[in-house]
Amino acid sequence: MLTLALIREETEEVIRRLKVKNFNAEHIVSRIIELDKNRRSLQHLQDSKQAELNKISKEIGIHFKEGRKQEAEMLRQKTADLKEEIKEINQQFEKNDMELHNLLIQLPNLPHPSVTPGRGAEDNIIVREGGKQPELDDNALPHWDLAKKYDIIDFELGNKITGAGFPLYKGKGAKLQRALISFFLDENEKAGYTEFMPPLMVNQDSGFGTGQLPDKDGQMYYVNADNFYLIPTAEVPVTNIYRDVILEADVFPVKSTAYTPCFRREAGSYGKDVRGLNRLHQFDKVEIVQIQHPDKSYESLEEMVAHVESLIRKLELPYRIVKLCGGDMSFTSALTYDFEVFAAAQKRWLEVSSVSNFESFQANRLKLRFREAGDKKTSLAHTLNGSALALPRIVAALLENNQTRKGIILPKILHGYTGFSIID
RNA sequence: GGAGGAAUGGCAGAGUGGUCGAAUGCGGCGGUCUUGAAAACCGUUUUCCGGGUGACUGGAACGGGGGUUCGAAUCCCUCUUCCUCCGCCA
Repeated sequence: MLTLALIREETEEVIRRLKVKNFNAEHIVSRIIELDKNRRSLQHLQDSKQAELNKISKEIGIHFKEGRKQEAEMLRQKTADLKEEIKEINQQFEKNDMELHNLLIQLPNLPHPSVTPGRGAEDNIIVREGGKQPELDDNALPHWDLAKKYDIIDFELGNKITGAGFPLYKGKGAKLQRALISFFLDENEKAGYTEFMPPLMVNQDSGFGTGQLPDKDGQMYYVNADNFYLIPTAEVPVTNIYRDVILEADVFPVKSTAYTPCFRREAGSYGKDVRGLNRLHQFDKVEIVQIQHPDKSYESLEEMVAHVESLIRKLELPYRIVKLCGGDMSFTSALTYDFEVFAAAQKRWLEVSSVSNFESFQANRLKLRFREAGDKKTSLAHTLNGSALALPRIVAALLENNQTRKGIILPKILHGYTGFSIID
């Protein structure tokens, strides 16, 4: 959520920059400014009426205490109109405020000035590539066939137990999941992130805090009986640790990591995008989250990008880093780098991580603030997060790229975690 | 799941209808004293929304929401959370 102060003071700039995200904000913004003006004059009116009422109430109290019943009674009659007026003004105020809030949450985050305009994925900018694409035979198998051949992931059984998009990992397949999770968590911890194991369901306030609600309502699984949402990413519970919190500036950067399963309804997805592990309803991911001083959040973003890159390099996978254009960026993000690995049998780039700076957009929803040492006033902190990493597509690439006649040879770094070096 | 009790500032804890944003203690910050520190003493100490260049000033908040009242931390309803007892249970 953008702050009112920003919209009020930098109106043209806000509209201009939202255009980079292909969002025409002119109407909403001008209405917001109108409602904001309205809000302040209504509040002023309400405050002064309330002050009057408070004053009279105090006088009545004094009269009663000193036994002047008649005077008290006279004053009491005076309050009726005043109360009615306040009630009416308050209703207007609340109506005004609701409309204001509803408009405010419709505005996406401003893209960073360096973000280029564009329609979608085709306009993203490749920042750099790394690793080596393997040369596979023509009869190389996509990972879903390999999973079957080596009996490590059973999609049909997952289907039977739950439904499409809920794979059943088995034997070395299951162990590989556990190994990757441990590997990622260990690496993140070495990079200074504190490990958390958060709840997998969140309430409405948390969903709102990180921006999933209300706009991505339909993308989350919802537990009706208790009004909970299954988390689509660990970002939600981990970032919400700091909802309604005021930090002292010397704690920055706050670095957290967590492994969780992630649940996504993925309504509207279809086709070859969803084959095998490419797109799932339940998948495993290790997430990193940072809370940082506004002056340093872009340093943190670069640091996170370098860290994620190091993980992929250790897994010896061919990858590229993509800077998203305005049109491909999420609602909440100011700047996003996507990481893609090359799955050599599918001959496709698969997104395995998305590292973003949300600046104060989430913090404003979360009421996550900080105070400079010795300062009295608070300001909004910046939040960032990224996958480090999401498992399924990493597994897809590992299986496809490392297939040999003998079996699938795992990168050395994982051997200590899996206890085996080949899936055969 | 059933029965009872509770929720107040960073923490502890008073306050049961009126000048209460809230006693007191601890902690924090500033000062006096001291070569320095401790102790002692003095002062200060929540957040949000407004008005004013500013001194300053209006309003809101005692778990959340609603109600009664001229007036609510205090009374009523409701939700949430915690504690005690019982039941069930990995």
